[in-house]
Amino acid sequence: MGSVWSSPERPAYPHQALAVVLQVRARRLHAMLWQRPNDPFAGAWALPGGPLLPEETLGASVARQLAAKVEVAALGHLEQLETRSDPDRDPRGRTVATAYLGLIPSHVDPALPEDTAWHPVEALPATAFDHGSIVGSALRRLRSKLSYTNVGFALAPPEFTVAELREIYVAALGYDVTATNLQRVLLRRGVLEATGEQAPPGRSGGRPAALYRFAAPELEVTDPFAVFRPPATRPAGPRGS
Amino acid sequence: MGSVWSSPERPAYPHQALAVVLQVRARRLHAMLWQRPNDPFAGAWALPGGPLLPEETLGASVARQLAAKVEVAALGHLEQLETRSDPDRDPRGRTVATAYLGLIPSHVDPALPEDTAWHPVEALPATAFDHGSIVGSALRRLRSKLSYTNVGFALAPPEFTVAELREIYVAALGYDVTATNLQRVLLRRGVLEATGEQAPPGRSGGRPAALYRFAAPELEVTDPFAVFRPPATRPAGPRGS
DNA sequence: GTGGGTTTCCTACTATGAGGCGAAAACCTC
DNA sequence: GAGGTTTTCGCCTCATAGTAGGAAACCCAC
Repeated sequence: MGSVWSSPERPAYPHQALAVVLQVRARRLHAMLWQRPNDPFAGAWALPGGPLLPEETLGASVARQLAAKVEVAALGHLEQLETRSDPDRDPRGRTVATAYLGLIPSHVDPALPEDTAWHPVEALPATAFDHGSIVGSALRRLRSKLSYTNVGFALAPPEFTVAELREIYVAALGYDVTATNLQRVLLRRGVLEATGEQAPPGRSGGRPAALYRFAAPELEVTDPFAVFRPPATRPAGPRGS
Repeated sequence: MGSVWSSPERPAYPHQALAVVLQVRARRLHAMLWQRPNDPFAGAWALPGGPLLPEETLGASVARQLAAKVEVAALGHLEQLETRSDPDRDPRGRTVATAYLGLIPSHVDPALPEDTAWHPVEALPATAFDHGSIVGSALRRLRSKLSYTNVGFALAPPEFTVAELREIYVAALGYDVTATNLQRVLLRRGVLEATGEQAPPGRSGGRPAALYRFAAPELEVTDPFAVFRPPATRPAGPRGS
């Protein structure tokens, strides 16, 4: 591989796959980072990731790198985010990095290596390379998608009460939402469905909450934008006739 | 560069920057493709692009490659789309490609090289590599963004009538929209503003149309999703108190 | 040149759906 | 029964969409 292909006219670059893994923990959105022991950026916190190997796709590469940190089965969702190519992004030499967004449901607490820890996204420690701004991109992506897709399933446990789901959305979005509206909107869209069961009354002595689940365990675009839609697709026909 | 960095543990790959350049021409959305003279995929049509050079970012690389095809000044918008990394995407050897989405306003007709031509997106010829599906990704991206941003400015001339803008939106979206709604929605959002001038009466003997322009010549997210928004951001407070 | 017809555009009215908010009802624990 | 929590319901407002009427300019016939 690469005799003709990696000629001087075809310069090649080390490529790494990075992952911004997010999870709601204790009512706050956290990102998974590991602390670099060596220069450059010794002591700073970096995104998990590593080199793209010759036979794997970027998606497979991220999954493989993440497997070294957490059980991949814990991942509820993984999607490509963006590719960074600034020649100076790594002081040791040029690299290209493709970042992914990974989400972990709130009910799992995967074991992490010694050097790896969760950090609240609104109070990140000093970050290495351009990883801080990559986390920012991931946040914007997640927050947008929470509104027009069902990504929530990747942050929530398989079954939950509306109050629990609200906590997850509040933490992920960074601002307050009412449980009433959240429930009604997600139900009307068909994103959420009642299981028929009730939550164990336990915690705080109130009316037992009903349990819900996400209708589809895969990413779906709910109804991206109700704008400029043809009447056939959008049943919002004003006139009956 | 790259002695330690491109060790066997740090495999390197040729990286190319591709561009899906779209323009509305004769009421239809077209993509700019060039016909490959040699194998692989001789005769098939491919996206413009080329190798990432050692000192440039991917964004600069796309702009440079496109400069060989069209005047870069013609580009109304350019944004990163996605990165393809399938090891088999190029039969000659592994490459990684980052695709960009470029938009050209409908009023310019840049000169193209001999091997390059515009093709309607709904009837693409045989495409090389994975370029066909990349065009599909670009289409989805454009169509989404037309609804919740002001990208339209990158497809429209600096001044236009509502009827002209409607033609552009219909072509780009692929379905019919009414001029009345388009005008009302874009005006309310503040995306569009009247110039105060009138279009030359010319074409077909009717009342001369008013001219409009996009308020901001840069990409802005209009109001992505009116969902789960805090009342402060979204002035849609029902209760007056 | 004037008047009618035509074409196009603009504006107003109306209908429907969707989200935000508040309060009452239902229910459990203590 | 008191207190707390969850659920459900109704009202309000806003945004989008359809339709119709009127206004403005062009073309053609007389």
